Amino acid sequence: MSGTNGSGRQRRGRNGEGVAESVKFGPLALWIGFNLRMAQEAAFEAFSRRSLEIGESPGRFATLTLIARNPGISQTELSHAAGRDKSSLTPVVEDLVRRGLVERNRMDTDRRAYRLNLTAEGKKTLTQLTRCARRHERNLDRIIGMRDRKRFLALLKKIAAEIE
Amino acid sequence: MSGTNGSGRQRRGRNGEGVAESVKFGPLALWIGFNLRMAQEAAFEAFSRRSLEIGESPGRFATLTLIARNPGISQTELSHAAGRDKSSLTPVVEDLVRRGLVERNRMDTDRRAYRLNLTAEGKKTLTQLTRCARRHERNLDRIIGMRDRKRFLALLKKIAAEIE
DNA sequence: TATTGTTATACTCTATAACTATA
DNA sequence: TATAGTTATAGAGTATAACAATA
Repeated sequence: MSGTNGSGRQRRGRNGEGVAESVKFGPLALWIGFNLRMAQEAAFEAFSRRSLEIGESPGRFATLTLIARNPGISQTELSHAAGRDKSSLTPVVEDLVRRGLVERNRMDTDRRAYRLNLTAEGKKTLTQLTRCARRHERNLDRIIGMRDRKRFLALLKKIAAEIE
Repeated sequence: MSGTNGSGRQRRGRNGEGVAESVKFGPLALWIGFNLRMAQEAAFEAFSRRSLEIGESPGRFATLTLIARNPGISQTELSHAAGRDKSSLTPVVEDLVRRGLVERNRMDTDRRAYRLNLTAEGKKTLTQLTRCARRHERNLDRIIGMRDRKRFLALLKKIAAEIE
């Protein structure tokens, strides 16, 4: 979830085309790291726009999905899955509970922890967000092409798993 | 520059492996958008660590490179190239000037604007950062493999250029 | 009037550290 | 002592709007 913010970013200047007076990107243009970032930012922004159309922040999508797929997950487990500190999740969960999308129940076995679950409302919202995400994915699939999709996805996973 | 922040992120939970009790990622695991993000965050974090070793924030790299490659560029042009609002660049440039990496000179032709250039010190710092970036790139190249590199890079550019 | 860069302000996402209430 | 979650606080990066100087 998140990382890059969620507010309205303006269109960014890809490789010089369209940008005032053809700015030179030098070696940046050839580097995986730089282009990975540009691609991610552009994609995130596009998804962000779609989410905002249904009044949701894009960052909520991953959180809701993780709760939906792991009913009764604790906040600490959730924070590990999302790769964030538990304290970062407090306001997020609080917001979801306040808006009636997620319910929290103390565990019987460990009264310190909560079980998180989606409410009916939360499931409805997740369905809508999933629809957004699917349209977004179709768009990405179209750009990548089905011939390369599998390989491309595998490489993204490989980077996340093996970097450093 | 930036997008995702630059401070010390903890290790994120890739696809469930290593994460407490195998959290299920559901459809997320199959989606380009999600994996693009995970890959970018992991890669950025790795580069961030390398930059921090030489006492620089990772975000400065793109800024310094853009100035180096476009000597005398104005702040507004720079902000367009970086895809950020001009006001976002004020504190960045200010920091670079304060630390003696960048010099600013009023343009003769337009007394409102500044020409930005690297100082000798700035060039030295950029050289160091470039060295970090190259090591980082070699790491990414190793992960991706030279057979797929070109195609992978092309697809990243295509996403940035064509998304929505 | 329009543009360059600054200032004031605010927002999002994130982290660390200290705290509480349990365990 | 250790862990789950909260609170307090901070920081990076970004944006919008209003402004002064200049065009």
